[in-house]
Amino acid sequence: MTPPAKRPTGQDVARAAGVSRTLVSFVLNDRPGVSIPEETRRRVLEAAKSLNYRPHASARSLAAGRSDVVLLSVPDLPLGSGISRFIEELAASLAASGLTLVTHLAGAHGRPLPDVCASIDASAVIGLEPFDSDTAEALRKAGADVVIPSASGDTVSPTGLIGVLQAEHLVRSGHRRIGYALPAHPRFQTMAAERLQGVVRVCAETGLEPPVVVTTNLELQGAVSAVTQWVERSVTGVCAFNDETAIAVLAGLRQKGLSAPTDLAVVGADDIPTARLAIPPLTTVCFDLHESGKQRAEAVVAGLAGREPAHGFPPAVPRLVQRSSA
Amino acid sequence: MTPPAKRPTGQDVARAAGVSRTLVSFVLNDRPGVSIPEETRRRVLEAAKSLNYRPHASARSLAAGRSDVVLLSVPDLPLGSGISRFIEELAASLAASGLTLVTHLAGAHGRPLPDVCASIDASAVIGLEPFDSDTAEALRKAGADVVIPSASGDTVSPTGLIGVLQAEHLVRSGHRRIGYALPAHPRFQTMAAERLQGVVRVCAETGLEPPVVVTTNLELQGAVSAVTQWVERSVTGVCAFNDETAIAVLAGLRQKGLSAPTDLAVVGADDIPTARLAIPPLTTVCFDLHESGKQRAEAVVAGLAGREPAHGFPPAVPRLVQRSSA
DNA sequence: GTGAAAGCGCTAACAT
DNA sequence: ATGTTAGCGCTTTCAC
Repeated sequence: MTPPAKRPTGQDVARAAGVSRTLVSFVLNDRPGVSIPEETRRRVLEAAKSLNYRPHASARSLAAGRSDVVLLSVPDLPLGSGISRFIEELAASLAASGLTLVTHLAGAHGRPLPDVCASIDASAVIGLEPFDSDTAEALRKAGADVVIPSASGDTVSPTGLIGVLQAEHLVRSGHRRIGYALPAHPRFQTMAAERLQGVVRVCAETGLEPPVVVTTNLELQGAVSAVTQWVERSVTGVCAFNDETAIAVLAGLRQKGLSAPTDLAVVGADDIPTARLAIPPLTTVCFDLHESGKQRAEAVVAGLAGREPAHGFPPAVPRLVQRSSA
Repeated sequence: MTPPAKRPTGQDVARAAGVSRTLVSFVLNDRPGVSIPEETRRRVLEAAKSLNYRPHASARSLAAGRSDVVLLSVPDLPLGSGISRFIEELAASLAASGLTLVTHLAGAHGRPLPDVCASIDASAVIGLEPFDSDTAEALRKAGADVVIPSASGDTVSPTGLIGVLQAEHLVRSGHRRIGYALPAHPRFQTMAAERLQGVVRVCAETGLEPPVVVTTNLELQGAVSAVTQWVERSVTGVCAFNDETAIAVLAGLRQKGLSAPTDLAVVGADDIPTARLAIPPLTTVCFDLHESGKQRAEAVVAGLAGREPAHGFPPAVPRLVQRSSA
């Protein structure tokens, strides 16, 4: 049984390098405004790596009054492939500024975001879309110095914009009777309601009747029955909550011997990898997130530095990926 | 400009409750072995919540010598839907023990896992599959008290088992010439190599020639050309890296006027939601992760408590979901 | 049962 | 330019 093998401390490094504890701190943090003899500097660096020294994060943040942890809150799946790239870019940009990104899947059973934020002592929290002011407030109280994006006063949320684009495309293509495919899984209800809202809005503004909403699961039978309902009610174009749901609708159509976009046009959302492989290739709407990773990171860094950049980056805006299903 | 509004400290609570700082700590931590007058206890709790007190995580871990943060490392997407449930369960179980779960997407550009571990001062790190001993070692040095799963001496990794099951199914169905569909995206190379390894192994053990490996992207053209190659080399069954790749192969088949499983049987992996909606419905192999969330959580709690449970839970084992594509 | 006091490892004023 | 000193907020012996 070897003794717990304590981790080396800054003190150990100082001792090994024959300098004071402070010097170690200065050297390791590249403290601006102090010039340290190259020789000394080298010795410290060497000692540090030979001891495999790692500053103790908790001690560091306690003393500095701020951690270098950034928390990203992502909604409970499914993560479109775009999100992946977004996270990668975000993590990289943040890392370049010495910040560490970790993510929290906002599952139903998980602890509330502010709790997590406090538990890991995050100094910034990033969300995919604006936090409402209550949440933002709670996060601040939980210790987050910067919360992004903070609530915007827009009538339609970025999420709702998805529905708007879907519906607009259908309307533009001449459809006058719109359907909406709601997913059966309870996990998606909140987000689905928001996307649907965008569709409802477009219908209203265009003078169309509200969309014919039908709930469908990811099984062939469910999809078939959904399609049947739309057809009976003379719907000619449907917006699906997401690509998976859209693919189910496509499968239902096919099963009934019908086909898109002739018998029923369908537009999905998220542009998952298999969307283009659907039969026919799925028209979809999605966010171009990978561009905004860097922007968000910069906003965080700026915010942490005191410069208020809360509105430094343009809001995420979805775009249409037109293929042959609609 | 309101003053920074410092967060209330334990001292503040003590003052408000008219007790000593120590008491606050005892009450809030339910310190075992000390009985505190109900009255005092109540006052402390009340003061705490009225001040909206949250213990400072960093200070806490510094003093306690251990944080309550658990880091989950997940490979860089795509997260099958099973992973989602797994994470949820894991987070919930951990939370029940006062532990907080955050996840790290092991993207190419992100910082190495040990760095992240050290930066957030995690006291445990969980992976979906065993860490090799070097990584485990690095994680320990980075401050992780428990690392799960730690390397097992198995010849075939759980990931490799995916390939094994795919190949075994094909062989069992009478196929003698196996193909393998490798994804084009560089991000998947490592994992793909491991899965492929399982297939290679089965072929060897069964006395078959090694699988005909073809790389394909998620575009129709790429898939068509891949299918062409397999057919030319008289492959009758192919294992795809994952369901997305498999769906591409299915699309390629269809485009060439062929169909599964008659002309070519294909089996995917991960059981993504749309697998069953593929044409024909995709046979696939996947892990039943949702069962092991609790197990893993328990192992962590036990490990943190000193009881060595490193081998407390059964290794993850994949299972076959048979549908009509193979 | 309660409170005083000593650090945990680090950063940042301050003094030299 | 370098070293000394005082905490950051909390846990935890140890006296009372």
